[in-house]
Amino acid sequence: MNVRSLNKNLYICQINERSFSNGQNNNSNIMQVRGKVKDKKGAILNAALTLVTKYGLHGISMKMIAEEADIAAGTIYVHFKNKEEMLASLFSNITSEINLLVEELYSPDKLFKDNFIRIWSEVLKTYINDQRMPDFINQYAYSASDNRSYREQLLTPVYGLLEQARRDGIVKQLPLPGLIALIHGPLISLVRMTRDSDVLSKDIDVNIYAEACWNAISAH
Amino acid sequence: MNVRSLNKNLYICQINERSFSNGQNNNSNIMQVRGKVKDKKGAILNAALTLVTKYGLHGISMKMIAEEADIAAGTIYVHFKNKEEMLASLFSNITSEINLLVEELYSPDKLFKDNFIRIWSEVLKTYINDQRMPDFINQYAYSASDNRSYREQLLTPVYGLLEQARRDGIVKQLPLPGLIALIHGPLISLVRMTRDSDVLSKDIDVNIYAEACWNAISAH
Amino acid sequence: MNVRSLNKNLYICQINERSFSNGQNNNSNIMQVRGKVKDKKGAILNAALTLVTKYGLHGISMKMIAEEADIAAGTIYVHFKNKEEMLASLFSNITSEINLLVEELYSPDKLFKDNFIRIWSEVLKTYINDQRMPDFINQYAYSASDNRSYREQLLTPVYGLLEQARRDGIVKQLPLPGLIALIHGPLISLVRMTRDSDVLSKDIDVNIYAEACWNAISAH
Amino acid sequence: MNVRSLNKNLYICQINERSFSNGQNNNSNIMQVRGKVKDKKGAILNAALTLVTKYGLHGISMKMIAEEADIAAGTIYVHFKNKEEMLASLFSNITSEINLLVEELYSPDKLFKDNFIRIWSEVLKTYINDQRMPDFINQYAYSASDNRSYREQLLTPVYGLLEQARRDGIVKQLPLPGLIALIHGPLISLVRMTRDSDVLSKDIDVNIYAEACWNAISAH
DNA sequence: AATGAATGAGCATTCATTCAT
DNA sequence: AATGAATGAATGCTCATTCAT
Repeated sequence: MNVRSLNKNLYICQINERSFSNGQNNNSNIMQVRGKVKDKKGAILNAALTLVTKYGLHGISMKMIAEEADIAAGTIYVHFKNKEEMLASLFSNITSEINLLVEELYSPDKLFKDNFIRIWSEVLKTYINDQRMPDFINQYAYSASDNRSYREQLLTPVYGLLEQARRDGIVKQLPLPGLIALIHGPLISLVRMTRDSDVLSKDIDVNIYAEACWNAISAH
Repeated sequence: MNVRSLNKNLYICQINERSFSNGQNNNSNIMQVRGKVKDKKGAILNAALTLVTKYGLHGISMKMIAEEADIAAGTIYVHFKNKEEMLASLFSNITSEINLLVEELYSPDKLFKDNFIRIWSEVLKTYINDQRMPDFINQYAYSASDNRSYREQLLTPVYGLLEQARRDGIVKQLPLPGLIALIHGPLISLVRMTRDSDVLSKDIDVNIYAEACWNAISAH
Repeated sequence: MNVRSLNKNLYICQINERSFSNGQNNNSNIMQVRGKVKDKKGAILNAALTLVTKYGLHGISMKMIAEEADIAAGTIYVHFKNKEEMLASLFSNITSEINLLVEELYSPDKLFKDNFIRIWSEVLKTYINDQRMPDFINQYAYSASDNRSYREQLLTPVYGLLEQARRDGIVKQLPLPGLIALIHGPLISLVRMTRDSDVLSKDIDVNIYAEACWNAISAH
Repeated sequence: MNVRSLNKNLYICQINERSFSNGQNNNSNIMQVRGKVKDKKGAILNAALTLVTKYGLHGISMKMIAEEADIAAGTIYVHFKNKEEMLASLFSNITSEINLLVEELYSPDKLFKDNFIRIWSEVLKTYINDQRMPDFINQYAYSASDNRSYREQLLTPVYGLLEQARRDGIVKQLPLPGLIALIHGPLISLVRMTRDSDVLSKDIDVNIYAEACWNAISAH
């Protein structure tokens, strides 16, 4: 599966049901065949994602989400047990999305460095394409001190790849979380920076930052 | 100024008034000369910092802060206009602290790389020593989309240093925010990682990560 | 009509339609002739009765009742106009049941005292046999101050019997409601007490309490 | 202490602080010396008692209570942890009141029967004087199936007296809860009856009912 | 008749803030 | 300066009821 086809599957529900549409295209009509199906669950998650980005995790209420999703407040509780589980579900969808992207981009028959550059670049592009994603990830995963398990959901497949590379002496002999920090930290920061200034405009720039991160973890 | 002398200046208020004591040493006696003065303002900020780390920015109330600081709820409003300004004041204190550290550690007569390694390492050590600092920075600066001005308070003095280095061809020809992302992103990520696992234990490790970040931004 | 035959008529609807089955025998088959008809109305009332006993009148929702009755929430509104009327219907069924019992047990050719002892004892046994009945009666009839009409539905046939006995000088010259209080008050209290402790275990005990109540109202 | 002085102490708080005024006299000025003290806690309990009687335990909301007590909704939570504890506190106050009355009226040097008649009559008068009391007791103690401990708070001192009388062969050899049922059941029922009809009008009537109850439990 | 998603008013409770003391 | 009782708007959530299927 290539990157282009991924866009079609952005934010796939765990049961393969589209839950919320891309930020740029809120009126997805995939679920509205015959003008009947209204994807309320997707609308709720999409509204929550938009509002968390705008007002922060502690700045949104269930009423705000309902209004943004254009449904009644009580409807959220038809689809989710409570606010906490709704946000957990949203986080889960986003991390699944990223993890899926990583898995699909990895080519076992290519050099690790080439894989790294490609995956890192595509994740960055995905983040920049819908900045609500990294924004939500950052706020949710670190909103309280006991969210470690949520943090670990993200980039799980990357752990395996990095471990092999370290064993092969390709990357520095550092603990995996340390290597992840050198990779994912700049990723999140760069997305934030793009909101404030104009750091990345052309595709070529992405590769420069990917190379920079590679320099950080490379054994040589 | 060396690192030791820094401890005396930890958390200095912008108007040079000590607002809250070091995490390890909550009973700072500087404001308690003559055994009379109780630093209520500092106690409030210190309590807020502790609780935000513990329960998240959206998990604390003014009452909780008052209880943690062992004062009455109304007293907070004697010292701060409202919750928002109290948190802004806290953020300001912390960023001032970090910026001051950077300025004091910079030696114009040393190599830029040596300055970088030293400053980056000491900032990381400071963050790890009182993790409430990076924790609060992260939660506060990105809690809503309009906190850009707060984000820019942090690392202001670094901009000047980086700009010179870029002009000298020492670091990559990238926009300053991009370079900052490659430097500060891993910093924040590493601190977070240390809470979950045991990434950094010895001083020597810090230098490895500092070198890794240097590799990321270095022109060569 | 004797007690045994009563079981067949437990919880008869006022329009002579079985609404809910006996607590001990939830799968009454009377309404299920030809294996087709499912007594949803009876299942709803039976579920409501069980849940009111368990969680109190203010502790149950229509959804809980639907779940207990194993039907959809909306189905309740097929059979009842709203919650209020459903509960009124339940109360009506129960009082009809008790009133029917009283009427059937009365033998005009026996001594009033003997009739009293027998009827009082059988009502008590009926209450103890399915404590949900007195429990619901008590909670429903006194849940608000304007339920007087509901209260008066209960023991209506007893009024006639007592009036005659008073005229005959057999019982004390007190207002009928006063005599009812001396009779039905201990009845309800005893049922409650049996839930907390082990007041009544053998049949012989019932007669002792019946005699005690007779002593309370007897003219001598 | 005689009955008259009791009226002054109706609904005494456990810490001897008047919490709510008599139903007939809602504007007690005892706590409003110097026009300063506003007994908000008492006003809340008084409002709750009135409304439970009027609309039933499940018919009142915290907002209704606040409005009846003429305070803000949030104020209730200044004085009580939550609704449950507020109601428990109200029940506790009322049962304390009744238990205190029983203890004060008992004269060890009089015949048990005389004590019984007097105490029973005075409790009935107290109930009739403020019918909100028995109304609330009845609704609260049996609102759910796990309120046994609350039920046992009521009439605790009566248990001791009855036990002695039974040992002396003065009353029937029945379990104490059974004797209580024969005594307290009619009490509650009579109060209810007085609301619907005109059962008791003169003081002399009370004694007739007291004698009737005595006949129910008397050994002879 | 039966369903269950959807509704929105209403609920208990929390909370930032005020103000009389 | 410090207090903490009081406030009332706002919150997360529940629930009786409706209605398209």
